[in-house]
Amino acid sequence: MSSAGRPRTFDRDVALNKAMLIFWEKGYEGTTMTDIISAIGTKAPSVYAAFGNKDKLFNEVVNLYAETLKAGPLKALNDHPSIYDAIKNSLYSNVEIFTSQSNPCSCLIMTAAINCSPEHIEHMNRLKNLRTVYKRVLETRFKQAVTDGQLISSANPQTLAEFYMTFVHGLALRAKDGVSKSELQTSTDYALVTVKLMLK
Amino acid sequence: MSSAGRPRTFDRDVALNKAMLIFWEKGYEGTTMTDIISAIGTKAPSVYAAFGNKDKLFNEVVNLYAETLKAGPLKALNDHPSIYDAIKNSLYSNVEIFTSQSNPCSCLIMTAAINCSPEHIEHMNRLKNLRTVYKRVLETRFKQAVTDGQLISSANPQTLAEFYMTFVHGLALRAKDGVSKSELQTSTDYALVTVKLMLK
DNA sequence: ATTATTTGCAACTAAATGTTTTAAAAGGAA
DNA sequence: TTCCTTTTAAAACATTTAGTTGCAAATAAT
Repeated sequence: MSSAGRPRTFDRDVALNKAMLIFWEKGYEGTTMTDIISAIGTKAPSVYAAFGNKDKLFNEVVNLYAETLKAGPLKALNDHPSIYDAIKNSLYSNVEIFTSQSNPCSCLIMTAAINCSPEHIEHMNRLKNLRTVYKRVLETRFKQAVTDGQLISSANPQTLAEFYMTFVHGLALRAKDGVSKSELQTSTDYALVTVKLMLK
Repeated sequence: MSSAGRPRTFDRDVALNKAMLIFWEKGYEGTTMTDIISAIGTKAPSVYAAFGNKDKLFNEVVNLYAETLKAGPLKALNDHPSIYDAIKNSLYSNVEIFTSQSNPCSCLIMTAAINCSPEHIEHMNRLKNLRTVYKRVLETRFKQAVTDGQLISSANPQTLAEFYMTFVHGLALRAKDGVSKSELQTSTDYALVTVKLMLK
């Protein structure tokens, strides 16, 4: 699109990543453009020229974050033929992300827009939709396991998906409270009992 | 303290309750004093005279909310001699509160100050402390059950407490997403499997 | 070198928010 | 009644926020 003209002094992808980390930690409304601008190390008009406005920037950030989940917990779900391994690895992958040293201890999609004023409800809805997508993926995976004959026929994919959704949401909040990786893993092992009991 | 002078036109306790419901739904920073003032139906100086400022009002609200938990989930923990009944009733009590028609669908202590700007970190810390208190109560109850000989001796009160903390946090977020009472109860039944397996 | 284009910066705008001021109104006590 | 205290209402204040403007500086293509 732009070849001529003065080149910008910051890298757009690097800047987007910095913005993501701030939104991840402080949420949509907890983050100010001043936070982001000073993290990028430039001035307001440059950021607005590169990303439009706060809303659009957040949307880009959410897309970027979603890739993290796709490459981790969601991929894990379908990478293991055994339903138990799939769920276990997916949950452990969430724990890895939520407690990684290289990013804030929580889940952006679950915690970045919990208490939004009415004027930003669009973001709450967007994140809620992504959570629903996650639940659908879980549900589909459980259905598959029933079809595969890995789970007892009375196993209910919908309620199992909802149970693990609840658990993962809990992991996100506990991680935000500073609970350690090993503690979250232990809790995860307890949660895995539920699916284990439904294995054939 | 005050007997002479013009009497105020609103009831302080009723006003505090209205403020609680708003903070409960929108969180500390998501709530504006304008929200609260118009809900009470008076003008700013009256509210400031009655409650001091936003911080002090929120602190009072948190105290009031904490009574809700003490009378429900925390009381349930110690009202049942059987550990299974105690945990089950406590979790169900949480579900009742989180999905009640007469208040917002969530837990104020878990969701009202998740993404606070640095200047309001005191509230994050206060709520975090209350969450820690909740965990201690759970832990103590599990210890008691081990002492009572209700749980196998290898049962670990700390990690069990942390597991159910995680699950309750998840319930709060799922309730906020609009998940129904019966769905949360079904998830709760799954979560109860963990303690059930540790019964003697 | 010139030109078209885009960036970067300082300062500014406009709206919202928590809080206070000012003065009028309302009741209890003397 | 007369005083004294307190509440109320309207308006103003200080600060913070997202976003903009105008201009100078920097670069690629001509």
